[in-house]
Amino acid sequence: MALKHVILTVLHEGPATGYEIVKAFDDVMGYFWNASHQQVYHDLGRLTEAGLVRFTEVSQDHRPDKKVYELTSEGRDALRHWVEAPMKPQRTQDELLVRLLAGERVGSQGMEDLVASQRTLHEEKLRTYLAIEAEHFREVPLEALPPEHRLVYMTLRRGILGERAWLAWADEVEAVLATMRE
Amino acid sequence: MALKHVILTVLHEGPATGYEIVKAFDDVMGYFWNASHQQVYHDLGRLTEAGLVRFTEVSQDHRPDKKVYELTSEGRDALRHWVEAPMKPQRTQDELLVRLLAGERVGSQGMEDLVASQRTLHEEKLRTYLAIEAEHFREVPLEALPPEHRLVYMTLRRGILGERAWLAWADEVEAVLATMRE
DNA sequence: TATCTCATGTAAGTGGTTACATGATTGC
DNA sequence: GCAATCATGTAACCACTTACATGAGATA
Repeated sequence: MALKHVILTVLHEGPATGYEIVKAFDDVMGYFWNASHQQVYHDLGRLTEAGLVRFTEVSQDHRPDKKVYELTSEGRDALRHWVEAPMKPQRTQDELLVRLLAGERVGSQGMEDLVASQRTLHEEKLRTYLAIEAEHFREVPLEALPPEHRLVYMTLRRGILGERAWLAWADEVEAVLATMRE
Repeated sequence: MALKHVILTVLHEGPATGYEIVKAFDDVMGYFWNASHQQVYHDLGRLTEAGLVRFTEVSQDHRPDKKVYELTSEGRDALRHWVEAPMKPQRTQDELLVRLLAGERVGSQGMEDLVASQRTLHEEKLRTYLAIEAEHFREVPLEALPPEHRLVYMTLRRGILGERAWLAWADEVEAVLATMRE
């Protein structure tokens, strides 16, 4: 249900093509949402059917034709209602934890490697986020940031705090795995 | 793909009914995995077809009949291979962050309430986890814990560290929302 | 008398991934 | 000449949710 609303949120900023929305997932939204281009195009189709967005086809020279989507007033209303609606509990499914338990039970020897490889990924993410923070959000106090950037910054902070917590946990796990090695 | 492996992991401990596996999600695995009973029964069917588990029907007095599932040796092998297989990136989809951005854009007045209600949920979770930790895992040093409980404890620690990070982030968000109120 | 526990499922639908498909233009 | 960017989609499949369905026994 949520991807549709993510798309509506992007389009609330202004008209965009499916291609541009997909890019937004790789750029700004990458650290709290991801979606394949297929799913985005699919949902744009559903949203159009539902009358929440509309598009105008634009033919271009030297480039494929494109469809520029924009919110309808129904889409704007739908987004407004969704924001205020009660949130149902997110599901938690952490595959690494399952692997650790399973690995212990089957007597796997590769659990240190498994954790180490995940650690690398999380360290990279954290480094990226900190670089973005240093470049775009180093203003202190917060009031120095333009209001419309403050919550965007908070989504980045979520990533930073989340990754730090993960890494602190990984330290504990590595210590535990060391006690079990002997 | 992963729920099947979670089920195999549970069954590696010993035979169980679908009902008991579902209960395990409410108890021990609740803080890092959840699944509906329908999905569990469905996947037990698929796993049986695939020859990774088998069941024996047990008829009971004063109780419905039940199917007691156990791992086959193929199932044991499949679990062993899965543990060592490379992990593909998990998807990140944080609905609350989308709501905050959307709420800002549509000019919603209810964002403090939204964050507050989520905070309550996370505080409750943290309290539960800390209670479990105090009751079952207070042994220090870690070597005092039986080896087979140490990684189980680490799954709990993941929950604790994750919830604390979430709450620290919520503090920041509330401060930001306060700057935007004026 | 009402709710909880035990115990298992079907059917319909939502949300998402993976593989496949096309094809011109721009930059190294 | 080769990869990346721009730009859109279909088809098959996988994972999961929600609603519906049944029914006995134990507990308050």
